[in-house]
Amino acid sequence: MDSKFIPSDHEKKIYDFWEKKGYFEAKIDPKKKPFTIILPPPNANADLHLGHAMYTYEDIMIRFKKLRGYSTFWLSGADHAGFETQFVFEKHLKKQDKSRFDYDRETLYKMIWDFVIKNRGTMETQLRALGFSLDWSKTLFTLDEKIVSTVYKTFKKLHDDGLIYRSKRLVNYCTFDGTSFSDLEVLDKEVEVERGLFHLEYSIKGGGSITVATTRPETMFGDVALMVHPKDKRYSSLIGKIALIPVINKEIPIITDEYVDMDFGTGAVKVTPAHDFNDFEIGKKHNLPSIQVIGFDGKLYGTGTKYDGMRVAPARALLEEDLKLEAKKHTLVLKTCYKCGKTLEPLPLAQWYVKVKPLADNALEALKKKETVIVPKKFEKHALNWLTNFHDWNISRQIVWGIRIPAWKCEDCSEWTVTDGQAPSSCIHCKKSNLVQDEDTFDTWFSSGQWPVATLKALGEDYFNYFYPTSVMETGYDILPWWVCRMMMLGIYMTGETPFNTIFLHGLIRDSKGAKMSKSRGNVVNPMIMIEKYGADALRAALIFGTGEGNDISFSEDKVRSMRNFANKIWNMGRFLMMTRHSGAQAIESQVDPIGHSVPSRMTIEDLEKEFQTLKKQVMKDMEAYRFSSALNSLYEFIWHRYADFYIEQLKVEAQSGNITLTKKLEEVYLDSLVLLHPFMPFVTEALWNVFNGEERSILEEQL
RNA sequence: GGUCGCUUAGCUCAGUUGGUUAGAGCGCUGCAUUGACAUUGCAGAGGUCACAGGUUCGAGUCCUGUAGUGACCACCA
Repeated sequence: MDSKFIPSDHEKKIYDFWEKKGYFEAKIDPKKKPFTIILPPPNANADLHLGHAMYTYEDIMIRFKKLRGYSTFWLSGADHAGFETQFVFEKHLKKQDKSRFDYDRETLYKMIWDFVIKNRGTMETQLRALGFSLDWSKTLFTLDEKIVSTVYKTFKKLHDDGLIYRSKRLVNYCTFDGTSFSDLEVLDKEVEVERGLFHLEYSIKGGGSITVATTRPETMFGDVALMVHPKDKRYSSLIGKIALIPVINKEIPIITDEYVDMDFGTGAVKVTPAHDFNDFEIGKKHNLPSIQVIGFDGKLYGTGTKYDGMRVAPARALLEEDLKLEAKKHTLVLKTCYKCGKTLEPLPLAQWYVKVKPLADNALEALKKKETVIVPKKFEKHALNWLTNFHDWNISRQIVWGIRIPAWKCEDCSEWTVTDGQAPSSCIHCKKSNLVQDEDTFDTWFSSGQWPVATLKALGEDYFNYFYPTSVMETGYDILPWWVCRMMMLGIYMTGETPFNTIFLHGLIRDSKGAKMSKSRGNVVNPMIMIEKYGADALRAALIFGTGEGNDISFSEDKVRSMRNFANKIWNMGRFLMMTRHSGAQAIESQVDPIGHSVPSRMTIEDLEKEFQTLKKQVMKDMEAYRFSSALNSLYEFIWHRYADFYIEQLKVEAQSGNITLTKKLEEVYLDSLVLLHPFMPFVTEALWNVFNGEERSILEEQL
């Protein structure tokens, strides 16, 4: 044995051995209880980041349950990550001076497909490097035929049940990336704009004028009314009169609504239903038309002025100059694209929506009935809050990288025909066959929201029946609304049963000072570098040790180093025991009498055994209650500070002098501790298991 | 404006249902080195558990309030 544990000498070899032996392959075994976790599928073409290493929690649970005799299944997969991936690919195209508009839909799709396949392997290699006991024999991809087929069927079923509708309303649209987003994908950026709030003067037909405050004078071409508070005395004489839009002199009415805040700006507001969410609602309420003057390319059109063809920002600047607008400093919250960071434009667009309420109500009921339990408990309130406040869900995306929506529009009667994937031969409304498929694809979360059901179904009904509902859904709390809640809603809708019995949420990783990790801060840590330097066990243990479940984690290399030291300590304890075997044997040969030492040592070794039993009880209790940090802490404390520092020091001389019974018992407790520790630090424990029990044996065959 | 958190040793954090002298890792101080391990061992310093009230035989833990701090949601003409 080396005097140091060198992870790289063991990790790859051990993992290959595990895989070769098929330890991670799920088996349907009616004699055993199933324990299932579905890995949140990482983006197929991206490298792993430290956040992914948090799935260590899942590996801990799977390995623990395997040792407890369950038939475990940790299902691996990869996500096509629709918009994310297309965005990366478009950047890649841009480097070659190309854009997505240079290719037709099919070519572009094929190109992205090849791009993803080419990059896919790295992510899987990295998950292996972390030691994850995933079943690679059943890996699925979100665009696999069987998955897609399930997604189609769900869409069709939702549509037939009246839970899907098509509606033209305002969406958050990125005119640079050319797609809309759901509410959840929009970033709010608070900015203070030096010249943010403009005073815009509208003349009144028949004399006089009224000044409104607006941040967006360029949308005035789409104005359909001006609006004041009904109780605002300043304007009472103007109510019902006609105002004229500057430049184009178009006539619009002055109306009243209590929505107006008399104290803000001038107390008078312009109403532009096509380009503002609130105005859209006001427009509906007052039966006003909606006039779109900004296109999906972010340029003005249809105003009949020189501003046509200009992008929004320059048009605003030019208007400010032309009309000599008075402007004030103003703080506003801009809705920006979470990818490119540019300002989103509210634009009217027809999209498919999911009627969320009935689905959310079922999920709420499952939570209330404890069919699904959330750990830590504090997140239950979050989930309840989300599920009661979800808006209807826009699932249309204007990108090609994804599952194309199986809906065809009739060129003759303009009605839609929805199928479960097959192109219909004729319109179900007018029976004519002039049909065109919707260009849009599904929001990635619409398909990944069906992941637990779709994957197990894809493996076959027998797998589904045995492993569904899954045992634990483990993921970061940040995607509770995006993903977890939606899996519950869709999973229950598809099967009548909640997709998982427990939701376990982990915190986000921050740097050693508690700041968010981001590329721009330059504090991002690559998990693979940590593994190279300290070993996978050290990284895994560092993420669990001394952290409250569900709390954010301050990551520091110091902690990884100290866990590396722990792995090394355990290794050297094993080395000591092996050496003791030999020195003990030699002592007997040289006829040193071991019996003289046996009485006091037997007392101490029994204390150790007793202490271990207490520890084991505690650890088992913690593991079942999802207190992994506490379990690891107890193990660390026992192994290092009790077993090594205290008992070995006490019994050292005697063991070496040839007390075989003592040596054996020391080994037993040691090996039992390794089994308990194995879920946390699989490599070093397995390496030691091989030292004591032979290369062909695995700690994974033990029972707890 | 709403919701959920957080405030414990120099730093980063644990502390399960309230129960003896409040813990860990790192850091710090002193000592120890051919003996399993210096990626080590032994000894030690360091905390009025944010503050103020309350409940209790007993509060870091429960309740109320105050201050600071963070995340998310909504609104913002």
